[in-house]
Amino acid sequence: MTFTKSEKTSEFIIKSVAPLFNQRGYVGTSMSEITQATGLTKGAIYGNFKNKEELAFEAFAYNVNCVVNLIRDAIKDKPQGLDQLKATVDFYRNYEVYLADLGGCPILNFGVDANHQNPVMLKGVQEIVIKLQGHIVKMLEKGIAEGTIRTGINTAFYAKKLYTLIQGAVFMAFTMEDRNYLEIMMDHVEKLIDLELAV
Amino acid sequence: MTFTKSEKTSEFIIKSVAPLFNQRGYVGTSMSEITQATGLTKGAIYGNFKNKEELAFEAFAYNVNCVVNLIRDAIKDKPQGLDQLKATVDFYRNYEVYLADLGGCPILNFGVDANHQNPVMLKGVQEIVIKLQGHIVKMLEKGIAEGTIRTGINTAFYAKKLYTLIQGAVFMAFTMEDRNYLEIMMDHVEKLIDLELAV
DNA sequence: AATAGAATATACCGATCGGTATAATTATTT
DNA sequence: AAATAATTATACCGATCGGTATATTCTATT
Repeated sequence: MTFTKSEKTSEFIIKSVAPLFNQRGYVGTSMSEITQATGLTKGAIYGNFKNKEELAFEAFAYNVNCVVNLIRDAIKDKPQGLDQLKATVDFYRNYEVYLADLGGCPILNFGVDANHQNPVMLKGVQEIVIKLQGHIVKMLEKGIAEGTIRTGINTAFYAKKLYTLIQGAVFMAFTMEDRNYLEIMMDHVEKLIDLELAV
Repeated sequence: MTFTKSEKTSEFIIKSVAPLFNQRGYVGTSMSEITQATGLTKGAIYGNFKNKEELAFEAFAYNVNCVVNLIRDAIKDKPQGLDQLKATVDFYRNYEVYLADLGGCPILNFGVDANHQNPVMLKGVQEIVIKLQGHIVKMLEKGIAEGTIRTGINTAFYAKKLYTLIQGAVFMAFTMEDRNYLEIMMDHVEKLIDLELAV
């Protein structure tokens, strides 16, 4: 086998605790909850991870990876940049359904949780956001190259804008427990794409 | 005097711990931190508040009240509904400056902190959001009555939309530590007002 | 100034926190 | 199968958690 026992156990632990950290935050997630969620003991946990903080970091990375994979899956059949962008936006219409078992959006949850608390974790969240905005930039550039998106637009500017529109909807939908916010804002974003970005 | 000693002490405690709960969250704020921040002992704290949860509730209310007062102050010289709306939007351009000592946006922080953790607190946040969106509705209706805002628009719909646009910018600005998100989005909102709402 | 009542400080409670040393167990190698 | 290494379980550590009972101090009324 290509995976050692330890590697498999580590992955199992991460997968088990990822929703915990996402929902309850760093201080809100205790080691006893972690042992309970995994069915393992402290010995097993600390045998595979240095401490609680490393566990939280890995949990965040796992959660983000889930989101990225979902988006990748949503755009996999779209060869064109513009269609990829639209598919991404459309994906967020059901964001709360996709992330129900994870317990919400990790960027939102870890971002707010880390702010004023854990600068290193906050930097980690910021890096992920930069990366996700980079994905939007790439889609825009792809669309420009394909002639479906206007030339001369500020791609970094629109990536920031689009991502902020989306995350605002995500926050509101989860906080208000009302998916209508996602619908409203994704309609808004699609209109923006058609009016300002599409050729 | 119109205020009892107890009332003044309670207010002092709330004012002192409001930034703590806002920044560190509920579980992240300990009673020892509270005694330290106030310079009082547990006896004084528990003599004025039932428990930590009541303290957190009052802290949230206090923080929200600060935000509401700031907005009220920002629009106090604007008699017209449309101008009030624009002044509100403009206020958010410097939101991070205004809320620096509070430690960020209470709706954002308490909303995320309470989600999946404290349903009662979450309901409290939701009620505040409803109320704030109600303020936007009133401004819109005022503008309509004054003939500066289009008739026939769905005020509740636009209140949701505008509030989501704003909160998205707030989340991004605080998480990314980049006030440019506020500028970008408030520009966006102003354009939306001019194009879709103003007569 | 004496006294009653309100407000605060002190000292403590059991429970739980994150973390660790070591023993027991399970896998792997010889 | 025996020996060795890797992994997990158990038992425990000091520190801190939210909360409380009681003693002390302060404030106001008489």
